[in-house]
Amino acid sequence: MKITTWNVNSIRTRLEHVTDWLGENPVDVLCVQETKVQDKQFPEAAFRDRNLQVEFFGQKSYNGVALISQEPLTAVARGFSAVLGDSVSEWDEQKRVISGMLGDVRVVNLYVPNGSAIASEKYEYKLGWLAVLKDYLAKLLEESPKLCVCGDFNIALENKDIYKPEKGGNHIMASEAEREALQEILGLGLRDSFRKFTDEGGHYSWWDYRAAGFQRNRGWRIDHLYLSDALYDDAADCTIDATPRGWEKPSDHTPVTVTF
DNA sequence: ATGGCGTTAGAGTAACGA
Repeated sequence: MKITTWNVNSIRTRLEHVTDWLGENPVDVLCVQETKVQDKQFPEAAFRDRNLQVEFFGQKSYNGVALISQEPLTAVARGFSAVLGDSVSEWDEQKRVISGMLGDVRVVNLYVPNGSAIASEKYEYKLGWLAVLKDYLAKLLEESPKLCVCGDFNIALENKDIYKPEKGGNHIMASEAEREALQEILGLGLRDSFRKFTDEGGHYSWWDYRAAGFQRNRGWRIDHLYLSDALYDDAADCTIDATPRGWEKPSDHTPVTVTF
């Protein structure tokens, strides 16, 4: 099975990139983030016409996630409250979570809040959101031991995942509190599939549009595919495909794929 | 140090991203 995560920064603007890439890379499930479109305006036909299945959970202008798959997914769950109940429904006002099952594998697609600046209101929201995410994944793990949790995490766990690590320590996406929150989640029994295959730094999934970030390879590795133990043992490959980042009018993120 | 670029909404700028 191949599962890909890709923050596309608007599904409508990036529609050709996504369909072209999928044509060349027919992965089982493509998890996209920042679709930036309401459900009624989602470009569903472009996928249906290519015999692809699509499940989406979006809002106007901001956020939004979708699952694009070769085969229909089952038990699709939109938002935290589909799993944890109405007590967490306020955390679903921003559309950042969708999940579905392919066979006995549950795929979770996340768009973790950016956090803006350390100590800002948005930063506190990010930390609060990650606490809810932990409860959500704990519940899903009880139900489905084969879990693939992927998405744009907006967190680099290690300094070697950042082009300029000396800036990493107290930077948004690299602060202690963010890293601790993510480590707590991984403590449930999830492991970074990318790190099964290399310890090297210098591998990135996002490059800033500004200051020629991609041309100068000034990037961050913030898009992750975490696997529960049952799947991690079977992981055969995890690769970052930087090609689409070099296309005309690209997303600032590029696809990352795990094979197990 | 700061800002740099791109998208959406909607009509000039503002919010947001990371």
